[in-house]
Amino acid sequence: MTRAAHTPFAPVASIDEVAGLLRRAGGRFSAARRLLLEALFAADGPASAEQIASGLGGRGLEADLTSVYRNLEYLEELGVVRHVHAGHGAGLYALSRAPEREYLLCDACGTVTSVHPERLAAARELIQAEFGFAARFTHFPVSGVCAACREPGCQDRA
Amino acid sequence: MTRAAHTPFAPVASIDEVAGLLRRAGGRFSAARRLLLEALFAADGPASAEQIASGLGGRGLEADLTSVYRNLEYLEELGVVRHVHAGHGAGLYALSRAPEREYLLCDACGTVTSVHPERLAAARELIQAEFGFAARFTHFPVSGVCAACREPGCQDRA
DNA sequence: ATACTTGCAAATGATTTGCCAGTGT
DNA sequence: ACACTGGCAAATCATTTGCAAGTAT
Repeated sequence: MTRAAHTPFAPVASIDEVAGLLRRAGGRFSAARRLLLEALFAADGPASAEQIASGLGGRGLEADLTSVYRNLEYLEELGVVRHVHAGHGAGLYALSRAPEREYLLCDACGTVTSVHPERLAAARELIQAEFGFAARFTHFPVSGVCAACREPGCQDRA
Repeated sequence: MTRAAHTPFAPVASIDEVAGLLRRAGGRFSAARRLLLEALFAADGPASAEQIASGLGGRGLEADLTSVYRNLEYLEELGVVRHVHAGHGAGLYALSRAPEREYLLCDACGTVTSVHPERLAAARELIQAEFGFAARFTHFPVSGVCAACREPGCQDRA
């Protein structure tokens, strides 16, 4: 998960598409990678390497954590995968989708909400105007407290 | 650095003030703590535990890293210290100041800019209106690319 | 056949914990 | 005196690296 920004961006719609990309890049479409991709396609959103490794709730044979990390890194280099940092916890990985999603992370309940970038455009522009700073909430989310947790008597997590 | 939010907030102006707080809380004003506080007061902004431990550039006798972490945690519980997460790297610690500062972190050069919360108020309100989400950039900064790094041929860090 | 991959053990980096000796009040 | 601290070794957590054995093309 070392690098962050300047990675190509290649949203894909199917596993076969990734298989093609992989081979064109001189890589192999191994069983471990098919499993990883099935897990990512099955997940409806960002998941940790650990969750992915343990078959993502499905009864699939789990893969080795090390390989999962290595493959996520490789797929990220190809632009097929992206990761977000969920506060303190482990990083979360998801398939690239166009447009690239941005995230809100609730400090109180730990929930990560993925949002369409247009909905943050105005805020991003305000920050750009005020600081000349191009904010992106794709890799590190907007941190704060979500609507549910602002309500009285909500002491969830963190 | 475990906990994040619901910590008291007690900005202080001098080491003696902290000494008072410490004793009133049933703690001791030890030599190690005086050193730590001198380092924090000397630093003009957020610094890592490691930097603080090694006397912060000064030729002061460095303290044990473990103790530095323990004392930073304790001072944070008292509200005297706060920490921010600087992307991938180590956490950064600073004395509490009123109003509580918010931060911008440049993905490209790693620079952490501390800003007066008013300058982010409009953006925060926009996010509140759009998502009912109360954004705070005190503990996790706004992430993106700073003005300097947007200029051509700027390949700094990360 | 060969380069790319895997799984397992061991290394990292940041931070925390256990423990016992040391010290502020 | 006694409870609170300090230092040092060892543990954690998420992630990475080294390597020898396995496999896709």
